[in-house]
Amino acid sequence: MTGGQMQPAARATLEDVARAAGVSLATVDRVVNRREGVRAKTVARVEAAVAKLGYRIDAAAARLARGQTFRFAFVLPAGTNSFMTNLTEQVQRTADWLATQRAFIDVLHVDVFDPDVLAGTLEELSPAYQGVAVIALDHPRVRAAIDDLAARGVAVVTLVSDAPSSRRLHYVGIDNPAAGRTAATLMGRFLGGRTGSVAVIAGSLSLRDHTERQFGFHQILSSEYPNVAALPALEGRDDNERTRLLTAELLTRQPDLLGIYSCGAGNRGIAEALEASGRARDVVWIAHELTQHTRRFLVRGTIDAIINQDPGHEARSAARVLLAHCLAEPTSPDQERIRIDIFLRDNLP
Amino acid sequence: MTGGQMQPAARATLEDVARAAGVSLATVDRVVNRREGVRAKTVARVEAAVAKLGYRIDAAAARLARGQTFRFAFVLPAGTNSFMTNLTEQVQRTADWLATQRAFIDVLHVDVFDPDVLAGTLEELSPAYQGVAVIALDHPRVRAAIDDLAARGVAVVTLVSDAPSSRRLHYVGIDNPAAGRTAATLMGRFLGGRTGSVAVIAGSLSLRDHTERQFGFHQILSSEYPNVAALPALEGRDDNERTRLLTAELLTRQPDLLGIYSCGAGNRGIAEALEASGRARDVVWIAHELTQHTRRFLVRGTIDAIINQDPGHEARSAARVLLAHCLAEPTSPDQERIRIDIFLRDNLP
DNA sequence: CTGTTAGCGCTTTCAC
DNA sequence: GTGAAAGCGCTAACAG
Repeated sequence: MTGGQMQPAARATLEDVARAAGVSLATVDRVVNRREGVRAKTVARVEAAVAKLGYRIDAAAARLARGQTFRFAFVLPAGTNSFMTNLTEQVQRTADWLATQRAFIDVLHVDVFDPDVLAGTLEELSPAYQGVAVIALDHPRVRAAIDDLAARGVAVVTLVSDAPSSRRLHYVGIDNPAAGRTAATLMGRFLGGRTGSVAVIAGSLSLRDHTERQFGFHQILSSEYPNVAALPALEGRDDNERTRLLTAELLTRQPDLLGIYSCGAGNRGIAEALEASGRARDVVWIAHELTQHTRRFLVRGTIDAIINQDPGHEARSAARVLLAHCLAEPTSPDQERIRIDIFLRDNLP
Repeated sequence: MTGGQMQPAARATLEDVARAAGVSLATVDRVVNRREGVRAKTVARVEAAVAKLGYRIDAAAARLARGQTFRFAFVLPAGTNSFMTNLTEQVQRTADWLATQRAFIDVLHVDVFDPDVLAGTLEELSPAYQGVAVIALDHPRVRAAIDDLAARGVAVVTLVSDAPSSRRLHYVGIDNPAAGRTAATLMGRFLGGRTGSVAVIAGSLSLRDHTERQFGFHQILSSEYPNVAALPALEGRDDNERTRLLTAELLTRQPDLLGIYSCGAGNRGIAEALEASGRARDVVWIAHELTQHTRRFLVRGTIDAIINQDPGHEARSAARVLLAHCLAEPTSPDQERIRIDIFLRDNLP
């Protein structure tokens, strides 16, 4: 066996470093936390001692001594599709954990699809918040509201839906064009050379994430799978009934329909229409977001694949990024990257 | 907007609870941490105060006061396929973070494929370790060694490869039969009804994860895709050269070969043989683990899909589970579940 | 059974 | 520029 060397079990403390460098606690603290007012020579001496003793800050002690608490606002949609319900629940759980870390989350439910309402909410946010996570809308007023918050020193992360040109600190969510491309590749390959048309059903084409998905989908489908023609996108407004009607009509209108890419919500409507038509097994259907409903459709074989973003991961990531920012601690990009999950019935969690 | 109510920004401390319940700090501590020796009546009084004030323990203060440090051993393979190299690197990074949490990781590199060497290492592990993460082998001696550690009160988690009937605390890794089934569904669907044979190339059939994957693969393929015949599994010993030879021979022997499921390592060998044969674009190839090499093959179109387990997630999860166990803190199963990732070239991280 | 008290390692005034 | 000292909220040892 090629052994790993054992490291000392006891860790060096600030005091050890102070002793080794022949300075006081306070001075070491200044150096370690990069505060000013220390002679360059002293800095060097302390840094040498830090390196020699392998000093690493004790996160628990630092947080305790600082004694600061943080308040974050999570601005989530008032509407209730299953994905958003799951997300809200995960935010709630994250809040339980955060409370343990001296940070507190308030959840504000607003109509995030109305830019004015959303912007208004952000504008009127209590100055007590050091951080905000928001399902954004890429709209001038919303961007301005985010920029105002940022200017006030509030850390803003966008969640699930981004406002790319705003001064948000970070976006917690998937790469939507890539998700669309992923759906297209699955669709193209599952279709295996058959010739016909494929429909795209979005919630609303004024939602950035839906259009981005549709864009990515079309891009790959048209360039790589010339055998299938992508139909112009339909808008179901994320509403089950409306989406059902749209799908039913689509199925009668397009006898050559091979597949459906549903890049928004309203999947229960699609399932109903597909099952009523008797073509559920023939039409390849790819949907977004693993929920209790889409899971059922996937297991049953009505949905062929689900593209997912993990709401639990997103909620935790938003909280971690906000907290790390407030504590001036680093984050690990690797850990915070939200994956584009692909679920088949075989790899369901 | 349906407002979320603001919670008090300042949190209740143990002392607040003590005052409210009319008892001392120590008593509250006993109740909160479920230690014995408190009258039921007092317990009730304290718990009422806790509920009333919404008291939540301050994790930082608790850890600091306990002042205990932990040492964990990570037993990883000495061999160097890309996946294991990545894993080692991620364990290293996790160690940096853990050091901040008063916990220290030593990495021991051993030949984990030799049950006696592995068991020997576990048996002789310094008693200084409170926790061990090990890429296990499902072998009697290894199981016994794990059980001994567990009996000594050492927390053992198996990593990537499990020893299910041992007394390990937890398994950090994917469901391998499910991974095999996932590969089969992708294979079957990508093949789209074509008729021919499909090969399975494993590292070694005495590795539990490889056989489990192969089992899951065969299961779905034979039941759902009668058009393709699965060939008996080949063993490439996770060695590139040997796997290249095996694959080259396979390609000449089986002119009707439609697909390859590579459920172990040695993928560079497969790529070479496939590309040399000129059939790289025709043969559907599904491999495991996203590495610098498999990524290249996927982008290039030689590999059609990669089934992955995230080594970063695995390293962090192992560390979190071990630490939480030592601190008697709860873990979130949701967060610790290792996903079976599917990567196409479109959703690569 | 319950209370008192001395820290844990760091940050933060406030002096020098 | 640098140092001394008072906590942060909790745990654990010891008294009662």
